[in-house]
Amino acid sequence: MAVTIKDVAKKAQVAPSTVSRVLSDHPKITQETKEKVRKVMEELGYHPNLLARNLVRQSSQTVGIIMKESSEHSLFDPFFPAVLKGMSDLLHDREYSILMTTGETNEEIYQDVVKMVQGKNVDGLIMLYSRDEDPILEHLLKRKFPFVMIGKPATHIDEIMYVDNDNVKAARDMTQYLLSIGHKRIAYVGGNPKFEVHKDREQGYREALQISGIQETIIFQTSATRESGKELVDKLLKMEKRPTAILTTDELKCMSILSALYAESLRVPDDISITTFMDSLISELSSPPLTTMDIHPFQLGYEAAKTLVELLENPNMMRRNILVPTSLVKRQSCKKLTMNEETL
Amino acid sequence: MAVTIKDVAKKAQVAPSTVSRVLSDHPKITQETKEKVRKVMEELGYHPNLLARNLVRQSSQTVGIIMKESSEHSLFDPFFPAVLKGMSDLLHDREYSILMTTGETNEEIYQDVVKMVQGKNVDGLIMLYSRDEDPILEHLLKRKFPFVMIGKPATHIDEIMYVDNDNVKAARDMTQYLLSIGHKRIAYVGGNPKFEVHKDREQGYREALQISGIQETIIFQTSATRESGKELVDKLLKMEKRPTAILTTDELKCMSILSALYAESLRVPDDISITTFMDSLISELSSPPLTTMDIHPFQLGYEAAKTLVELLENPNMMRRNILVPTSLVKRQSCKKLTMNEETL
DNA sequence: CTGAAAGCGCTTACAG
DNA sequence: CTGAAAGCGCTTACAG
Repeated sequence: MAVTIKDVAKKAQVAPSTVSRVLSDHPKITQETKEKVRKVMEELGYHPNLLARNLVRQSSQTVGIIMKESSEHSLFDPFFPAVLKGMSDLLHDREYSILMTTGETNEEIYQDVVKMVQGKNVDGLIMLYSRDEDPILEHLLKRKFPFVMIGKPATHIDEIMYVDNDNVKAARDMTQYLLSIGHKRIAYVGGNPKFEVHKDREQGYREALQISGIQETIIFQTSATRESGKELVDKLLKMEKRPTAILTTDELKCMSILSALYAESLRVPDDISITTFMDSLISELSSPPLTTMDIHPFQLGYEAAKTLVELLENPNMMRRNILVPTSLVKRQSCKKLTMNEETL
Repeated sequence: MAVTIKDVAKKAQVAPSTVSRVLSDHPKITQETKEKVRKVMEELGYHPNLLARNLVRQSSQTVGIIMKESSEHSLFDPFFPAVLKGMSDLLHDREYSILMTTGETNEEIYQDVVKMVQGKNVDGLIMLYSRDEDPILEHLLKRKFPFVMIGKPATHIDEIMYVDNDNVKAARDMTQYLLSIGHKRIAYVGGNPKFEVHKDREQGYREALQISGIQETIIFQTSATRESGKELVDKLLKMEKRPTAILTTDELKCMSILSALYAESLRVPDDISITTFMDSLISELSSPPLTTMDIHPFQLGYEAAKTLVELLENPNMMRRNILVPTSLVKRQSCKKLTMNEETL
């Protein structure tokens, strides 16, 4: 059996309650007593049993992380580890632990969340995504359980605290950058619009074209596999007027397209320009290095965790949402078109 | 206040102990009683408080994951999410939760572990790495705390259950593959030998050369950044007899070198062949697609979690270590040398 | 088959 | 400044 507060109390000749107070550094305990008790704790190798503490405090000092339904693709997307790192750094400082959902399907994840929430296993939650018709979201709102979302809520936007990029602006900025260097036929390659982030970026793309008076939108939706990269490039090659630039929304998709382009002997950026979102090592180490919109995933995670912890410590805090600015990182995957090329 | 077992008991007109037995589906409770109680649980929206259950059971049904000291590099290495996924799948099936260390430095991670272990916050641990002189390892061994290591223990190998690839063989196989297609000057680019995995792979490389009677080893150690890739390639270019193949040990390092090679207008595989370890989307989507040694990270995580859970459920189980086979995935980053080229 | 009681290891009003 | 006592919400021998 492990050593408990009682063992310490007995050996130090004080009451268990005193030991408990020493543990929390209660101001009214004399320095003398504290030292005596601490010495005994040291000798006995005492460590508080957190399970017991959690029960009486009705709190677990733990934050749960709700992952997105997994797919081959999302698994390797560098977004996840970067966000996780941001959350982890803040939570470590504030002495919270991290518990993760382990479910694979949406239904399993829902069950994980119910168990965490009702079982009091976590004090609050961070949702790593925002999507349409999410039973998890409904469940949390109904129970008024504290949580913060990374991404823009699809519904109940006035009741949810969230941390996000301005994805409409980010995609608009990126599109306008391509326009500014002479591109007029720009294709957009995004993800499933059931996720808000993809809806937003597609809209940003549209807005930029509209502002510039360009009618033609070229929109694709692919996954990050060798095959879909190839399919997409096949489609591009069959177009009578091929786009001169491709705006992709994640690094792996971008790699898959890059790879298919090379297979068809198209050069980047000479024959076609390409951009992406996120700025992990992938963009930096790619050949050519990728022009990308850095969404600062570390900061997204950090701010989300910070907001949640503040909410937990002060349940009446004023609601606030945080927008993490994005920044355009120009590298070598985009080429400025000459007058000649523009009109080709 | 949440609804407790007492509320259910009162409304169902049974004792709290009966409710508890219904919860665990105790065989001696009549079907009738079970149904009555379950109906009330439903009506009241009852969910067991896991904190209380954990306390009395002296177990948390939680597995802790000890991460490696973080670095920019390891953060984006696809190894981590893949291993995590494997563990997560198994742990979900067995109804265990996952708690992660959040510390950044070795010292912080050590504190995280002590807290998890002494605080009874986890029933067992999985170490995601193996390294020299690890105080965490010593601590766990001293306390006889159940854990499984991913990687080969540097010390105490007979007391530790571990799951690993045969990294010596994996690197030897890869080197021999390169030899078999005519390469004789092969450079090895690995990581810090304080980690066992890197020691093993370097040894495998040496062994293969030795077996083939090749004296000259060319060994580098770099990190996965643009700069170190460039530095490495600069060194290669300055060699009087440049290697015809490079064996790298992770995908990001490989990308960084690939990128530096292209910058120097060296073509892969025409001018130089290159291989890596791991087979994430990065290898598949790279241009050219990378010949790689698949270490099956998902399975490493899955088997580690499985071993740990079995150990927790049967503390007297026979010790066993698991070696997950590696498999060579041939893609387009290696070229067979002609007789001519071999003797160049 | 079910209930009353003790207990898991803490914390925290309430006394003094 | 410190102690005795109650209680957090469960589980589980022990009775009957």
